[in-house]
Amino acid sequence: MTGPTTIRQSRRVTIDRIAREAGVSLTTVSRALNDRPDIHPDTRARILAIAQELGYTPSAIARSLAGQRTHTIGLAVRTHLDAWAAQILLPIEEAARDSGYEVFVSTHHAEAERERSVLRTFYSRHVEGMVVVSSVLGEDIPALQESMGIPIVLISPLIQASHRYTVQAHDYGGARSGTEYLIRLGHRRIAHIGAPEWTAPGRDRLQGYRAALEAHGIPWDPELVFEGDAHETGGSEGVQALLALADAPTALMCFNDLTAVGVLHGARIRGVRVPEDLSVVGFDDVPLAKYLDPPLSTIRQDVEALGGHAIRMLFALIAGREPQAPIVLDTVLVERLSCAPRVA
Amino acid sequence: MTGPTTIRQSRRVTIDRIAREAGVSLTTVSRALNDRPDIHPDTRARILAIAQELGYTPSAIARSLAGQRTHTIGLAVRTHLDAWAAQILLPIEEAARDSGYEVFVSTHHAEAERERSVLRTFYSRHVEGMVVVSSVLGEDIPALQESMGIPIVLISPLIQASHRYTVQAHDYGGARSGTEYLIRLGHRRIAHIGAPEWTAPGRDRLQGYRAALEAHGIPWDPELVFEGDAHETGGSEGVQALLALADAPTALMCFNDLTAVGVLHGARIRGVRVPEDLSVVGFDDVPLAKYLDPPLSTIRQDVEALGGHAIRMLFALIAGREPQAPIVLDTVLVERLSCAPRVA
DNA sequence: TTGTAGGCGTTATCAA
DNA sequence: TTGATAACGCCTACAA
Repeated sequence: MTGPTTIRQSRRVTIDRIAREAGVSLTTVSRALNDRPDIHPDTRARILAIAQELGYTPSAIARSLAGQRTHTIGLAVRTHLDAWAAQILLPIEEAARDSGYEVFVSTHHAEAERERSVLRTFYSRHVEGMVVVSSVLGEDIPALQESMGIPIVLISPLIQASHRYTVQAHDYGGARSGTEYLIRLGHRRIAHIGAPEWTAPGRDRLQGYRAALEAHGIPWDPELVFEGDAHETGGSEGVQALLALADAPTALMCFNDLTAVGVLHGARIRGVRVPEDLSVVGFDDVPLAKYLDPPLSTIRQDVEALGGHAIRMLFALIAGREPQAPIVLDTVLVERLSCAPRVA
Repeated sequence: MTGPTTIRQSRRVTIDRIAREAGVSLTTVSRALNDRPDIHPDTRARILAIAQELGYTPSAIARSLAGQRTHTIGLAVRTHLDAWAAQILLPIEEAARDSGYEVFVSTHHAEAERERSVLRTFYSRHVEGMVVVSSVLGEDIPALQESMGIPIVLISPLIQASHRYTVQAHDYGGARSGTEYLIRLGHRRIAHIGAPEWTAPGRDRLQGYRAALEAHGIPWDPELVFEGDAHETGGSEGVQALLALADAPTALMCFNDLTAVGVLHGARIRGVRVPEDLSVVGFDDVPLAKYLDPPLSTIRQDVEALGGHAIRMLFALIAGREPQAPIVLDTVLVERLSCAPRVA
């Protein structure tokens, strides 16, 4: 254990220190450091050696101010609490880092004022672009992008925004295919535990569910739709309410995997077996889905691709290119063991 | 859908634009904006109004360069893939934001070179402090802190470091109390699925497990220790190997909850019931633990407190105060349904 | 191939 | 109470 260290802000090594040591001008040092062609190899080598020896680290701050480019982007997410949200950071950060960008991360908690303030802060930091996951600013986004003159890419906005630069999964299609899977298994009493009605994904997935029923001539029964919270709690409460129905469902299309986790839990509490008595389909395919009991059949959303497309889109915009946009990624049904044919 | 927008980098509004509009000097504008006392209230009001109207947003970059303070910190984590890692971001970001700080987030993937490079990048960005979660730089940390002159706070380092500013859970104590709980339930054949041996938490928890056995006169059997990977895979493989033993264990202390998830899965595959045939204790108490089947008994680690202490420690250091350090947080046993008394 | 000078947007230090 | 003027550390013309 070291004793109470006093961390003293040792003076940074700057280029003019190097210039003095090397007996050249600032410009020359700058040239060497950014390996420009117009400098004598020997001079460069000498300067580099000195810089190395002095432990010089360029000041990104000063560079940003002078060069007008900060090589930073801002990433606003709703929260870090669930697996889906957490996973999205990875591809974005990796890509950013590979391109020499650093990323500011902030949370907006699905509150408009908070999100606005986060974006404003990013702007004050001169980020070159922003990615907002689960944005709640809706139509304000295009205007903000316009007024700040900085590209904004949205991933799965919570509030529908006619913003061009958006990347999202095919919510409607995914929920529809999940529901159709249950129909193929012979189920007719199929329930849905959704996300709050004010969220776009919540509505879209609900629509997908309804469309599947309609397409197969199954009457729509509002009793079978429960508004959850996209978390375990909603799933657990929802399934218990649905199971208490006179004509209880035999299958369940969940808003997401977290909801499904709650459903499995709630079903267990009521002594209902999955999949024997109740078939369950999730949405997302979070890493844990395959380890649940039973392993969860779900609609996979490729989070890595989501993030990858978003960051590529952003970098295209930063480079002044017009990317293909918007992007809607298809989902895929992953069959595991939480669904069974309906027993007549 | 808006048409192909050309995002043009609209010129930023700067203070000298405001100065011109207001017919005052730069200095005066600066004073108004930072509401200093030495300015006439009317002047201030007028300037503020103009700034507002022009949509002025201060340039944090320029401020940083001039004022020597960037109000940023760097946060390096191993990855965002698991719940534990993801959760740690929240308290840190919240606290930072509340103090007017912005945070750079990067991943180091438990690779020393990568971590070093991340910290170096933070340094080049002039962060005022850094938090490293699951650091693998060990003894290099104090030296780095010294040479950069910037405080570094470690959370649960993977490699043991005699760094003063460290916050971690009581790994040894937690694993020991979990194991003792199993002993109290009457178990004698208690296995352990640990993390890789090169990690400090892995070794500490293993020690805790061994200490519990010793204290209760239970002979130590190397056969009962399996080196996992702190993930589901390790748990699943581990439990299957352990269950195949001639004298199989009746209880299992896991390195963490993810491992336990794999254990539950593996046990199911082998048709072994939890807790009837096998008692399982996890570590961490991730949000999902209570929703597992059976709900997982585990050693809770207060992640929020971990992050909270770390960020407070960092801000104290930034403010030039010497914080109480290091900090080791006690864990608490959470009894749920994955453990049962041993049946003779 | 190298150096000089000006500027990036603010804050800080003096004077006035 | 206000205003010049010099940093902050670096980059980019433009000259030499």
